[in-house]
Amino acid sequence: MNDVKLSTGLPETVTFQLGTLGALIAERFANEIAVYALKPKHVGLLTALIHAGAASQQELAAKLMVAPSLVVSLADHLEQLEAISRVRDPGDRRRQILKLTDEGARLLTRCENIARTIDDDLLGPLPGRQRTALRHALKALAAQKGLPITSSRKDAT
Amino acid sequence: MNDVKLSTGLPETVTFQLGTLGALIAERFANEIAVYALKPKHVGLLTALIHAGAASQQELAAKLMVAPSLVVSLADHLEQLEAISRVRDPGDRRRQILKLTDEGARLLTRCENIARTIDDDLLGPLPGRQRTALRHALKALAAQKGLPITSSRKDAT
DNA sequence: TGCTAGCATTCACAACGTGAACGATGTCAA
DNA sequence: TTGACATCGTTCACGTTGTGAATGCTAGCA
Repeated sequence: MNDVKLSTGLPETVTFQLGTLGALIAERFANEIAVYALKPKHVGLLTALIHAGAASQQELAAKLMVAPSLVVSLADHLEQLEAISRVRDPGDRRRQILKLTDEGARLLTRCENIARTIDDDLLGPLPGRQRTALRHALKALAAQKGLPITSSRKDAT
Repeated sequence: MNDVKLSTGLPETVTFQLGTLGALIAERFANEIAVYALKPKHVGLLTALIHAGAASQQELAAKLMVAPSLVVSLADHLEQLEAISRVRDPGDRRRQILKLTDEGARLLTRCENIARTIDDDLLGPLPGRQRTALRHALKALAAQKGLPITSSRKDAT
């Protein structure tokens, strides 16, 4: 009853490793972009915008897989930072059209640099072959999953 | 000013992919273990216990990287499920010693099966070479990072 | 015996996100 | 045109998750 033999292999699963590593990295990323008064979800929104060019809040909510009400507060904040502009759609005055500003593009580039630095820190110690293999596999998985524009959060459970 | 050229490569970074995929997987895992009235952190605690054999709540808090007060509620819940036993350390009556019960081991095994299923779903579509490469690379990263016993959370930003 | 430290616990609180309700606008049929 | 209904953005109340400070025991040491 006391000494359990079955050493659960849970930490050996990709599910576990991916979840844990993802959380660790996401936390670090979140900490570093905090300098720009941004949180991961903001970066997600900016990224969605740079790809779409411009979009309504509803469309963004769908892309980010969050409630429309959350997009409101994200957009509020980004507008305050002058990272996006928010104008009524002349064709449908219910819709707010969000657009990346130059400042937004600048911010996004800075976040990208942070991400690349983290990439290097993370992959650096890995042997070259493993590094490229990981890149390819992750890319494939991301593509396969549709890769919602979302940056992942910080907790790790 | 309007058409931005620089297509940010953020989604191309490992940081982004790992964070996003990790969040997606963690969410799925969380949903599936909910059947057993467990959350990822509970699994983290059980996993820590099966490796340590037995531990005080403080030790577990350190391993899980969470506040001791959180361990209290996790342990409360697991105790209610009879997944762990909680007894005062006779040698130091301030400490509560947590131990995995048979039921706890059973639960953990079920969670492990869930994780393996998710692994298969995830890696299945990948070509064989990439699959093993990913496994190796993740294992290396996990080892390098110390792999805290923690299952990752659900948000994805 | 008294002081100080450590452990578990409780409690108030902050952060994050959701879903329901609401007002403004658009659409379509009568 | 008018009226019914849907859609968009916004606000608000709420649930969840986790933290940090305060508290009560218990240990250990002078």
